[in-house]
Amino acid sequence: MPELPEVETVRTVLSPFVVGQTIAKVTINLPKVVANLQPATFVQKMTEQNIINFTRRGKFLTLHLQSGAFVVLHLRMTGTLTVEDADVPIEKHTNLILTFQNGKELRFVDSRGFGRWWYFAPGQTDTSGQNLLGPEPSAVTIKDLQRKIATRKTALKTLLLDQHLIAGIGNIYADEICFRAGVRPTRPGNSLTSAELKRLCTEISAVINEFIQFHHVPFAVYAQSKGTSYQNDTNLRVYGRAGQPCLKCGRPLIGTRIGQRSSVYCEYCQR
DNA sequence: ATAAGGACCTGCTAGC
DNA sequence: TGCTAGCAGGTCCTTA
Repeated sequence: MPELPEVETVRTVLSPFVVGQTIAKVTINLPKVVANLQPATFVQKMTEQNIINFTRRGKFLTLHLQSGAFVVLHLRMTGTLTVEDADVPIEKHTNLILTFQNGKELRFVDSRGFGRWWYFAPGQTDTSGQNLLGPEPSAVTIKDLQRKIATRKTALKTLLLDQHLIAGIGNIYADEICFRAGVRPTRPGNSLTSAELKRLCTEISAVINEFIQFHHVPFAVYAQSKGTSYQNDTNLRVYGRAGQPCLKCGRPLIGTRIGQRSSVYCEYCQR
């Protein structure tokens, strides 16, 4: 259930095993995993292609092929990517496999089946939704927030989760950002003072960058956890801690729902 | 334009 | 022990 820092971990850890590889075989076990082509067409387009780069934008990943074609993928809630030797038994819900000429495989395992892959020919318009994303958290400016948050009466948390406004923030880090900025996630966007917007701007970038660092693990650790080494993060200050003491003031944290999503905040430290 | 709600799915767990 | 309701870190679609 990855947000930007987890997706970035997937990219950095797997890059050395993916970039430079040639695809010998493509296996699709869940046809709808390919969003914009028939499975057979996807297989035909991908076979024999050489991967020259592996990039991330928001929560999307892109495999760039030597031909100029590119493959976009999104892990959604439960998607994971691993690299295994081809003789390692196939796990349940392995929905797509790229087998490389060197005998290794890039495996996409996704129990809920929400994750999607798209293939785009050289120069073809990317319709995955990737080009509708707002700026990366590290690039967000006060001006962005004045324009996109300060003008809206929607709850701050809901705005932070809107990928069109800022790319890559999910349910965990939205709560963490609000806590660090000292602002309740329930606040209407247009109620934030300029001082609060400034703190928010700082923390959007800082929180995401810190968790990218926390999650960076050696390949062996990543592989052992089957691509979920970021789970049960001890650095989280509010997410998953409803009812437990606030780490700043000791008062019990409030658990609630905002826009259908579970949310946690401190009534005292966040105003 | 904006919000609320359902839909897409399987798996885990708390509670009876 | 076994069943079930409820929930899960994402996004898109329909409706009002």
